[in-house]
Amino acid sequence: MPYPHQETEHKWQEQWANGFVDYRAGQSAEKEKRYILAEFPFPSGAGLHVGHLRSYVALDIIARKSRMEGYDVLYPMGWDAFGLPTENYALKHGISPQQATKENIANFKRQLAPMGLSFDWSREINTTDPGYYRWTQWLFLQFYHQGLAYKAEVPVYWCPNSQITLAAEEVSDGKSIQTGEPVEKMPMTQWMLAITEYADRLLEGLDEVDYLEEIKTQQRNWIGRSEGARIYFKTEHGQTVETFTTRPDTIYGVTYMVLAPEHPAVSELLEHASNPDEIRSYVEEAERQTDRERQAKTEKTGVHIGGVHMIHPLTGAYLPVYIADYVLMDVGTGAIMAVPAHDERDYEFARRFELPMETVVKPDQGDVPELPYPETGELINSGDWTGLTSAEATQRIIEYLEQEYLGQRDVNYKMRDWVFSRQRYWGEPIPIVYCEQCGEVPVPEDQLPVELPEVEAYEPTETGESPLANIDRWVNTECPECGGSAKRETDTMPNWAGSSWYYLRYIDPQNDQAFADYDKLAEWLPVDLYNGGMEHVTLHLLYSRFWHQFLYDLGYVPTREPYQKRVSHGIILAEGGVKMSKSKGNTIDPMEMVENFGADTFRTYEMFMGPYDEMIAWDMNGIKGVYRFLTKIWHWYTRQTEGYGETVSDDSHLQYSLHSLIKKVTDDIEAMKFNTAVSALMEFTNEWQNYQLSAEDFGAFARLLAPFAPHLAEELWTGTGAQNSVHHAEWPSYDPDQITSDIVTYQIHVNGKVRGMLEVAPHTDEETIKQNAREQDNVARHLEGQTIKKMIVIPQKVVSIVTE
RNA sequence: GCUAGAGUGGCGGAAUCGGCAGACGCACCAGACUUAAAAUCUGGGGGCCUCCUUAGGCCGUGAGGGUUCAAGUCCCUCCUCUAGCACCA
Repeated sequence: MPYPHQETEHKWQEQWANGFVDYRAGQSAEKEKRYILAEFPFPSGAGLHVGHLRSYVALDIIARKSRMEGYDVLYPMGWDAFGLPTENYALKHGISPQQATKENIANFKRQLAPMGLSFDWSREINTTDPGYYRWTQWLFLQFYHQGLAYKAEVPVYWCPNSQITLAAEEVSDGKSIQTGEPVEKMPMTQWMLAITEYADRLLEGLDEVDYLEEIKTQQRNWIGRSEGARIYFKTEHGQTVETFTTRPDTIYGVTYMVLAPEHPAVSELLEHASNPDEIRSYVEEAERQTDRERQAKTEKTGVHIGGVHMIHPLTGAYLPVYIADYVLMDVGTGAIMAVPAHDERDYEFARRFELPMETVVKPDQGDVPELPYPETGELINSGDWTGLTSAEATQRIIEYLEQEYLGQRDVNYKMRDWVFSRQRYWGEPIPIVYCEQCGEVPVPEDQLPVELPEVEAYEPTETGESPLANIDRWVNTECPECGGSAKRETDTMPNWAGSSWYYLRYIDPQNDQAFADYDKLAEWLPVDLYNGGMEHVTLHLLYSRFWHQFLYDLGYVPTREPYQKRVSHGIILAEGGVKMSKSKGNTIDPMEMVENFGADTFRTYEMFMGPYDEMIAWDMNGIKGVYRFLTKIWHWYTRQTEGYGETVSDDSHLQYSLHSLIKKVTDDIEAMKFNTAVSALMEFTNEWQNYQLSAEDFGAFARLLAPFAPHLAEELWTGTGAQNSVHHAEWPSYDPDQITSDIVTYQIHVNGKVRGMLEVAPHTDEETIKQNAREQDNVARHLEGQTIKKMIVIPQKVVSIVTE
């Protein structure tokens, strides 16, 4: 007989809704706080999928256990609802984005409801709610007032298909991450946020938080800090070009110079060039090509600037100058000093253009290396610096350059400022107006929010302008300063804006005086545990750390970092290990699983299927196995209440099992090793399901089960006599005395192989152990005819015998 | 190419410190129940060998070498996979 999951779960869902449980945070001043946060979902038209639930269930388990342990737990949920996909979904279905969002959220909530998740719904937030985005706009104004939000003409990624600009982070391999459509680079005037100002802070902050190592590494790589020097090179005509290098120690190896085709100095140099037409045609050709096409080239290309030289700042040598597209304008200064002997790219170019090479670094030990040799070592052929190590020479050469005004110490970052404008409708309007008299004017804080107008048409325009530009009654406004006629900024914010600070709003969601009250923030921050997708590590996670650090500098938040610990769940694949997708028809519908097996089975299976942070394939037989497990518990419970079942003859053995289980489940949940916690619960069930346990012992088991299978555990707990909810019960604690055994088992090795086991009392002396070990039947047989060379006793563990 | 992580039965995986490899679950096999099937229950469940068979032996954690009384775990070389970055000066 399978267990009646539907009946049980419906019953408890109803009781809980009627107030049998209360998961609201902040109801106790004296309890210690714990803030547990799952990334809020984007409420897509596709509805909830099994991957969302893997993380919500995992954190729900931690939240439930924490509450039972006496913490005041904040475990909230909300909606990250702005963004392109909703707009596209709405266009397709002929409804407004507002309507689409409303419907999708209702659908998500309906699907979340039966899952037994202990969210504090009284703090629900929605980024598209004017009461919320009022504060997103307010935060933007703080950046603006500090000079960190600015307008600039920058090369941006333009997606012609969706007609939207994208940030560098949203583009991969020449395609939009979100839609997979090809993008082009073009210059546009955009709002920018100066995240590069915080590059070092974002790096340093990583040392004080507990993120998965790979997350820290990814953020560090993304920020891409490299130290080196900016070195000035002059032409014989007196023009200066700055280069950046991480290897000042190789400066004596410079044999030519290269500028990016887009370098502003190119036109100037052209005046002195003997071959201007050739240069112009190369530059034009390069500008026509996309980044991808340039990178796809198998051979390096370039053009020599005839008749122009640059003078080596230390040797005075005349260096030929080239323009080549392997030098990129947006890296460093867009110009390099080429050291073909010690750089692979320069080497390749020099080979092709038959340029000289000068070897100036050799390995610490050994001779002049085969070229190119990009490692560091000892300097040779480098004037006064010959003989120094690369590290020493780097420092001394930079000092010399600074002293002679030939260059300076410099740091370069891979990270760029954040392109913050989007030319679409469904986003927060940027709160700026343009006045004919006063110019650019920020909207005063008391006039926020600048609400999105409700409109009929919100399709993107072909000009690249925001659809808001067509709405005259909204665009035309009056200047907050002079009252004259003015026009609103029609760009909206990217969907990363609302999610950059939402964890702050959960702490004080109703506040209409501030984004959140400082004292409340001080109570809850930082977020103790934050879970979200790996794909957000260089986007959302970095952006939101940046906003938080900025707010910390202004004194609006009490901690330097927003999130103390960040973890990530592995994605769930379809059966057979392939990606789940609608088009392949291999998706797993969580609602169907709940219908057939119950939420408790679904939850427990998602935790049991494998290590939490690893990618794993769904297995229909696996979920059936978990259903069998819960069925076993149900039958055990039935026997328990009806009073039949074997009597426990050895209570100390039961106590040993139970207390070991308490320890195991407690430790494993804390370490997020849910799969082994479930297997421990299974082992205990297998061993004791036929026995009649005391209400106390059975109740302890029910409480350990409660975070995983909240409905069934509630039935077990209340059905065996408790009056309150299991979810308000106290988490069981284990007694260390119960899990220390009064027998110690030694393995006996002979020449490295296990030949027997020996059970002795804990404090047996070594001689007795050795004696007993040798006398074991199987051990004695292996020792027959051998001379014992040595015998090692490792306390509590091993007796190791080695023969001649 | 660089950076980080991983490689264990037919499958998902387990194994704080180096100390009985394969917990738990699935697939599968046998038995019970059934007219039969499903469901359920009981037993088996890495490979090979041996009548020491409620036992014993050999092999076995991607490949090869090393350290150690003892290696899935530590060290070296190599291979493969996953993720991120990638002409980053």
